[in-house]
Amino acid sequence: MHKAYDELVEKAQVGRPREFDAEQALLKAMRVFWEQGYDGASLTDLTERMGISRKSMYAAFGNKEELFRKALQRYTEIQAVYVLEALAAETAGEVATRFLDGAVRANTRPGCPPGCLGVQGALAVGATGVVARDTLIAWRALGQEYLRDRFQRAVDEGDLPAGADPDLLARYLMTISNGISVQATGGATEEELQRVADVALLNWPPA
Amino acid sequence: MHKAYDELVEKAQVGRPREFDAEQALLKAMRVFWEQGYDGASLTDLTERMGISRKSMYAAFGNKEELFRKALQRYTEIQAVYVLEALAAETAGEVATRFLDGAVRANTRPGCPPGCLGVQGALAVGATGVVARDTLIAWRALGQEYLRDRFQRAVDEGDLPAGADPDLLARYLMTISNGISVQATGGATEEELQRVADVALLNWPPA
DNA sequence: CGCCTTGTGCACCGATCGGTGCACAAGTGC
DNA sequence: GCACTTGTGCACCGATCGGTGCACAAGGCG
Repeated sequence: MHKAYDELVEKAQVGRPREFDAEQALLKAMRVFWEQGYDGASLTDLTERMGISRKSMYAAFGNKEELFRKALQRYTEIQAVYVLEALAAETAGEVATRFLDGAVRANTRPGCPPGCLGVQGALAVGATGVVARDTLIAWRALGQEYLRDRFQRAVDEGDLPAGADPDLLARYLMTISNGISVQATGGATEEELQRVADVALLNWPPA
Repeated sequence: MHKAYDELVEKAQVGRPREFDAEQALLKAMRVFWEQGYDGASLTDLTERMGISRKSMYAAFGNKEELFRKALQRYTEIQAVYVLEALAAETAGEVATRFLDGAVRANTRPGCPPGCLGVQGALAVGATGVVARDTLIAWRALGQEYLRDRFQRAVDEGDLPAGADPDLLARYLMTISNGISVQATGGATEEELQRVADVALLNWPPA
């Protein structure tokens, strides 16, 4: 699915090789950011869970913001793949269904923190977190654009009625997905959220 | 609508009277928490905006957690009154409409921070923010209970069909409200979110 | 082997965190 | 006036924040 971090950063192998698995460490960091948010995850929290020293973290990932960015990238590839999978569905209705169903499952995955890193990672933050916050705002907007473009295509192809508003449909689904994330953080179960998702799509396309 | 803070804390007037307006200071603190979240709002941020010294803040409000609790209380009374107003509507359909319309307006109020303090105030936090996070989880759950009880009453009264699920309806509306908050933080406008709210209620009651 | 480059562990940086001790100011009640 | 109670401003607390300097370890390459 994705290459290991060491392979992505292709550099000549000179000097002492690192003693830890950068990919595993990045996955650990992703979890910490997912659970505690950008501001709530201290370097001590992160490096302890990653099993490496501060110095090794900085050498391998740059700084805290870059680590967050790379963790979000992994999150996108691993936890948010359902978005791309949904977009590939045959019809707009299947796209919507798969998108919300995927959101329900991704936000209530056993063994994973509840909710979505892209939502709760940095919603309201202090001065030190504005970069992370803006990164996530752009991340969520990107997903919404993907949906909008897909629905625009559906309109063009006649899959959706000509009067359908792709922008509205995308925002509608993303709003529900965002709400599902908040609900999951509050302890809502997969079954409860699945019923919500089903209700949200009872009338599709809404018009 | 609500008494001034000084009046609530009824105590004999002995000793030097405080030089600042505790109610105004609390409203300022509410704004800071609203904008930056519990963890993101430092005591320096808070006291500077409140216009008082750290010592005065501690004397008047206890500590940061209590200040947050009291700020949330004010927020509930001032910004989230639309919930109680919606609950008082005649029919379940009007309750739902007023609830979502109120959420849209409260989350995009000009001159106020976008989004909802109860959502973005403390979603994913570090060790220092767990109390605030759990407070907000309970706060959101309480609003959802109000909706559920109101819809249960509607079922009992025949306003909603006997097969309607009050718990599901309440969670559905709260999920959309939560999503609206996230969307507002991302820059969505009142008009855009109002269309989302309208779409969410096109088919009411969903069944 | 020695040279060079890079990773690692530890101590440490200045800044900021939430919270407080203390001296003094400003009121009320006598 | 006095005693008493409480608010205020400032300096300061230990802890923690993100980030680094430095000595040394561990590999490739000649």
